[in-house]
Amino acid sequence: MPRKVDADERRRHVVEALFRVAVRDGLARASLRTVADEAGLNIGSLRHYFASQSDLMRFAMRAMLEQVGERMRHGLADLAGQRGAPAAQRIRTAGKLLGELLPLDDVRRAEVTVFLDFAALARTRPDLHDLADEAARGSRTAVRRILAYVTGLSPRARALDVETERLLSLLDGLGINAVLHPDLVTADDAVRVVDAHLRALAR
Amino acid sequence: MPRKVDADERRRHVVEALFRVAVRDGLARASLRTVADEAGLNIGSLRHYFASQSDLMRFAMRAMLEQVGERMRHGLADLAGQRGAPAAQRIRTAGKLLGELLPLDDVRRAEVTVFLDFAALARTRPDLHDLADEAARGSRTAVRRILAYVTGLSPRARALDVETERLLSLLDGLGINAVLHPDLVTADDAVRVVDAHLRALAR
DNA sequence: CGAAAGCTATCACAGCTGTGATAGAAAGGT
DNA sequence: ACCTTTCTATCACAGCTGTGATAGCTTTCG
Repeated sequence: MPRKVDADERRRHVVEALFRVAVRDGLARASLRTVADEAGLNIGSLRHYFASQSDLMRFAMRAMLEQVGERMRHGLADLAGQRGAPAAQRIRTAGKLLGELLPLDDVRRAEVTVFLDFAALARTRPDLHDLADEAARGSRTAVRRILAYVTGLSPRARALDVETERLLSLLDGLGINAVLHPDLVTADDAVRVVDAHLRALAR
Repeated sequence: MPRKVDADERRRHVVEALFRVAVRDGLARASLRTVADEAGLNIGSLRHYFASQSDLMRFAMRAMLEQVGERMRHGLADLAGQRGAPAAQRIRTAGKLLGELLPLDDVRRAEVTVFLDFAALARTRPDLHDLADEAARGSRTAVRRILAYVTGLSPRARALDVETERLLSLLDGLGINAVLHPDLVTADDAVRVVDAHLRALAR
């Protein structure tokens, strides 16, 4: 069975092309043809790796979610070892961790930008429902764990219900506004807002 | 100059049709043809009132922004008369007012839903930039005034900078999450979160 | 009445889209 | 060498899209 090219490598390459198109022109314009062009591939080749548009979209979104999830998991793992740290330091590490969900550099800016389009699109695309739900649940439990770390409460504490939703919505809105209105909300602004929230929470 | 039909009435009718399509299938599918069908009009008739797709889109968004803005203005006007009210009551009226930006009933749910699509679309559509900016600035000053009312500070106070961004992002994220994941965030949840934020703020 | 303006309806066209089908080229195992 | 599988490249088709042009209807004014 001949295989001169690494299929996984190719798929990654295509996903990167899709991201560039989506950031530049919007996810709606990331068609098979435009993505193939951006990747320097013929549409026939692209379709050899992705059977349909839905396949391509799902694969790309999965790749993004796993990329963010991986970073989050790494950060969360480090959390266990410093449960007794002073409040000021816990707030700092929590802020650093939550920053993974904010557009603080080009990579994360692209992630948030594409995710915004993706979330909006998934609302009316049944084939994307499961991924959108998975993302929503994943970010919720991550934020909840971070809140448990900051407050010292158990992750199962009822008191974290509204606080989780509060912080998560804050992060989502902050990221979106930073992406949509970079002149009104800079990366520094976003960090300041999260920091203020955590400090207010620690009282 | 013959005018058997009221043009403004017609335009409102078309905008309502656009909203129904956008809520149901997404703003991207609100084409001239689908909107004309939804409104029970021929595409030729529709194009007599809206010269281009951009015209239709801009008119519909303007109508929505003015609708929300009108409600906000009314609420903000009532605020001036109760500047000396007890904290608990000020929080309640502030919450009521901020609720105008949340999907707490069918009308506001439609507004937030369409606005999400609109904001995402405007990012890559130069002809919508001005409207998106106007909306962003408008909601910011409204939230800032409400915060001034709650805290007793001047609307021009530097201390309100981060608090405004914090509350506004919270509202945006909350509305979006309530629209995208109604099973995870109900209308009651949203109200509870805003209330918790305001109470934490009043300390 | 007649003319003019507002309004409705339809055709045509170019440019997209996803997808099915198919034909070659390239490469590795036997 | 040959054959099989992978991969690349095209063509064709139906279904959308916005938009220009145009013809005909309807209503109201002079």
